Amino acid sequence: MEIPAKYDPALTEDKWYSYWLKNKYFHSEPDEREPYTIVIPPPNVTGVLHMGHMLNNTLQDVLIRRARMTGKNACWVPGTDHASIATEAKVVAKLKSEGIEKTDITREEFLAHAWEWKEKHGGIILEQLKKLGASCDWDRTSFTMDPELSEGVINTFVHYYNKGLIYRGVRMVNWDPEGQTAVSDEEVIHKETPSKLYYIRYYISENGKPGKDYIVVATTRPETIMADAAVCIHPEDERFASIKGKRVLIPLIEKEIPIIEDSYVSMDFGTGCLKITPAHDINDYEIGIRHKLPVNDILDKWGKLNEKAIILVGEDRFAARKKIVKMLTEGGFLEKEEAYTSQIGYSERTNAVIEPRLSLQWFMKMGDASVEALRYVEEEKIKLIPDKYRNTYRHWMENVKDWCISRQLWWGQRIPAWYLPDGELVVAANEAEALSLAQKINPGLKSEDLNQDPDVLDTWFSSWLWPISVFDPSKPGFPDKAPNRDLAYYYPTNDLVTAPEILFFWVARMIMAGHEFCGDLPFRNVYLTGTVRDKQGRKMSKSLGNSPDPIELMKLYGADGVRVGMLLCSSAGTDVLFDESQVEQGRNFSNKIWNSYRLIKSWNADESAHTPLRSKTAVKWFDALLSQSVEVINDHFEKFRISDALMHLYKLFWDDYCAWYLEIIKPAQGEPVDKATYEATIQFFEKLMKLLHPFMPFITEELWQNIAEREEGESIMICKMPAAGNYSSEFIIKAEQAKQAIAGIRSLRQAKGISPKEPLELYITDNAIPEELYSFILKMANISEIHPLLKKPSDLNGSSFMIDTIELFLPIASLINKEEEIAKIDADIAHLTGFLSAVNKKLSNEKFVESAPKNVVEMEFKKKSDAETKIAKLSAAREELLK
RNA sequence: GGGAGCAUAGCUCAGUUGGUUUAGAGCAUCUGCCUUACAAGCAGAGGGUCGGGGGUUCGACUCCCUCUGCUCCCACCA
Repeated sequence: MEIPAKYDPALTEDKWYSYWLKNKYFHSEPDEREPYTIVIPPPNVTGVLHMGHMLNNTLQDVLIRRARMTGKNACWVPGTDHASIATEAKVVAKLKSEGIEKTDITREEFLAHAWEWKEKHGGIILEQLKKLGASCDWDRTSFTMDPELSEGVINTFVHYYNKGLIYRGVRMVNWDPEGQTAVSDEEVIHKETPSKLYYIRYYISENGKPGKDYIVVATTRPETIMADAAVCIHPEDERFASIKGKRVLIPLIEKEIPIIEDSYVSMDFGTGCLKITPAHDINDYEIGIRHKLPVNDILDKWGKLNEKAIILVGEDRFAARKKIVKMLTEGGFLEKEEAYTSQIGYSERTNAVIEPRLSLQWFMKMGDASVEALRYVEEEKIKLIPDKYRNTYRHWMENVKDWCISRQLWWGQRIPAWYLPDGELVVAANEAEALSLAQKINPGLKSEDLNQDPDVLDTWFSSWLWPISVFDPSKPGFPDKAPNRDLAYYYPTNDLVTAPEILFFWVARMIMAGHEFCGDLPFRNVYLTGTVRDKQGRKMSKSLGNSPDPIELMKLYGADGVRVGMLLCSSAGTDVLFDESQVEQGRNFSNKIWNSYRLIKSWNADESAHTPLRSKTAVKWFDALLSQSVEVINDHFEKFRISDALMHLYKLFWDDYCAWYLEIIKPAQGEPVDKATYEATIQFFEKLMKLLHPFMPFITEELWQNIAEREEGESIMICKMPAAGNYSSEFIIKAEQAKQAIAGIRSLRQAKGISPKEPLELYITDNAIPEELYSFILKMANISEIHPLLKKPSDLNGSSFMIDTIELFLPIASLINKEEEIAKIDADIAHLTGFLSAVNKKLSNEKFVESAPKNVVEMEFKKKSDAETKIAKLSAAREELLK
């Protein structure tokens, strides 16, 4: 049957993926084998696959497939994250497009919409992962808001609350007055905005009345002066020495506030005098805490001035700004105003100017947990790859702040705190327990007297339990509970593949939760991938439109091609500059593999044909090379050098197997291949497919299935990975010399315009290459006869070149230009002489000979003698030419 | 502003406790080939002194200091 000349991934990918699913190869159950476990970093449930996911999940699939083929019980747990902020934003936008405002519907109605959205769009990304070939155990698919997982989250909250580690506190949040919600730092877009800096006089108070002296304060927000709690100067600022300890009056409202000193103020900005408004600026808030200043909040949640402002009550903050400037001018308080550009935060969703606003939030104390989490990494019980991230990790863990775990959203796990009518609160896993706790405080309370906190928990507060809860959702919150069978078997997991950006948000916190609830680390290795960027180094993003659609890419180049393209240029921790040409390279490699298969398939094995020496030697050589490669690849994997492992295989297959091995054993046109060689060739091919399978699952399965008879239910993905046998590395080096000789002859042919079809004779003036390897040279360089000689006969003319200290000589005198030849030799001699003098300089240095290790010194002596031999031979050849 | 990291061929990267023939790979480039598996191919070739400067050492791409440029994380100046 005719095999098409090009590999068509469309004909194989879906076919084999369903075959794998049907045979349940991805599914894992605990057994007596050693487990190898990866939990997927759960993508947003409503997300779509982007290039970062491609890289990340390809790496995980390579690791898991390889583990499966090395006899481990491999389990890759997939799932999705409810991603409160992102998902809620999408649902709000969708409702808005239907004319429904979130503020007009109840929490229950909103959640019904959200779940509907999740059912509709959730899991698209998981379907896309299947296209990539991801061998996840889909029976174990989890969602961070599955009922059992949510229960674990609530129990975790209760656990830490009862331990005294969760508390309520005041914090400044990014308030969006239009969206009527707090937004996270990530959702605030800072834009350079032209504004004005107003210089306002604050008169020194003399018994509560304005004196004649004043100081000038610069501010961009004059409408907040009524909330000022102090005016602040730098303690070492000489200019203000005379007014230290005095008090000033806020203009217009004549409220007396102190002058305080804090080194936060920079003396060279503005007037060196800063107004402190704890309620409306995060830095001022912190200064306020240091100096125990009162907090005076004059803005309501709409961004309008409230009655505490005394003046301009009910005005919007921007309208108030204009009006107060006018009032200050009229009152003679405004010294000057100047144009000023500042970074203003805008809400990503409503584009409203963000208002820093104080609010009550829930926090978790991080102190002790971070010490433990740091220790796992410092003691290398958990390895970060690359390890440069240890520094970053340490720095963060040593400076960790308490974790704000509440979010003013509805989509997520609702905080299990209930408020009593008198303001007291109880925390319990459910309302019934909350009521009974409440009744201990006040026996008369009924359930309708309790009000549950409206906020939900930060998404990370559920995903930090992920490696535990995917196996045993009932474990979080209960350190003393015995683990179930799955958790006992699969936990700790082995490797985690994720992005460095979430090292703290997620990785560190999983370590904390693992330590708290399982008394053990959640994973042993954390492989941190780089960011996928475009050719110009820009982050791939939707708004830039520079991210290709992975699904389209796979259609064009095949899943295997895309996987190879991504992996070839992605060592751990370094960013991937994505370019479609890389994927093209991957596709070309698939095609190369495909065509080698076509060649082998076109041969007939003949039992009666004898085995030529070159084939016998080629089998011996490639067998050795394969064993050596297995060792190299194993080493690469141990060190998580995934792209190096792939590159090694790429070259092994393309160069060594195709360009050398197959060409050497290739019979003359129409001739059969002897049986022994044919079988060895098939075996090599199968081993290569197995080695390549973790990287290129589809094409390797297709060809492995076709190269020999297979039973239904057999698959390459459950085969044993080839192991290294004994081999002679000496022989590999000798074969390398033979290959170099061939390349040298080919190069000479091209330089002299001798067709590859014209046979030549060859003289070798050294017996360093074993005779069996002559057979390679005969075939691959089209040599009719090789004359091994101890010394080049003086009556021969032609061209020579050297491989190590072996001199090779082609008697092609008629084609030789003596002057060119001499010039070439002179250049070589000059190079070698320079090299030799460097070596001699080292060797004549007594300190070197004394202090360098013996083998290094010996190596230098070998360099010296080799260089001298080469120079001697070249000089002799030069003499010959001069005759 | 605080912290971390990077700088090696045109591009993307290796270079594993400083020493294996005066730096390696892939891609790209150039030259010659439609050689009956593959032009998504075959054969061959050229190309860097390792960002600049200083230091330690018998010896530095590799260690230290410094300058320059870039990236990331955190905090963001009224």
